[in-house]
Amino acid sequence: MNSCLGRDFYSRPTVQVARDLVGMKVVRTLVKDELEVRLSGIIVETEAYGGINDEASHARMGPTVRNAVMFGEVGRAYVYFTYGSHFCVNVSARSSRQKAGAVLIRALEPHEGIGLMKLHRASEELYSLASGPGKLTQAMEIGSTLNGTDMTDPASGLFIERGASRGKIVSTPRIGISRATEKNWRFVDSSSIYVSRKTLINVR
DNA sequence: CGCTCGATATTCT
DNA sequence: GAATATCGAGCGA
Repeated sequence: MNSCLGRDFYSRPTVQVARDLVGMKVVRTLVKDELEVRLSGIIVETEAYGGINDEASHARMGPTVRNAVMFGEVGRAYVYFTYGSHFCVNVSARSSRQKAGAVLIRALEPHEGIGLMKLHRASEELYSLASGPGKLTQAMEIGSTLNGTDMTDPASGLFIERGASRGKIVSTPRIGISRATEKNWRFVDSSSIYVSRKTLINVR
């Protein structure tokens, strides 16, 4: 049985996909010393980003070389470099009525390959492995070479599987943005200790 | 603990 | 020139 999320899952309104991704499992497969290694974590925090109507989105100015994935086929990885030293990973998702959209993966509860994640992050502390968008890309070895990767294909090395369980999901304003702060498009599993920030403004 | 601030490269104005 | 979907060191309580 293949539990990898397919194109249909991502062909829905971005905000709905963002909410539904909480509790799913991100899987990264790497080959180390000719052996396949599986790194994975349960998604505990996401954010939705839209198109021209979302003032906080990279896609607000229309298609560019950088944000092209947000306008392309859904289910692909949008990886970008920010603040001079960090990568962030999104998966493109939108309904047929939207022109662009993607879901930022903001935090994971480490699951498989924790030893290797500790090496990548140079830390032994479980909480610091993937409790933030820049941290989780470093832990899972996600960089610009994965931009545009098809995340509905397990052979690509980066995909998302159905999870088993999740706690209560709350929505809040998005983190680290200065525009469109009125939109509650951040979704977190309020029962998880692995979210990027513990001070939550509970909404809904 | 919690808060402030500097680093650092790409993109936007 | 300014801003940025961030992180971690350094500080004080």
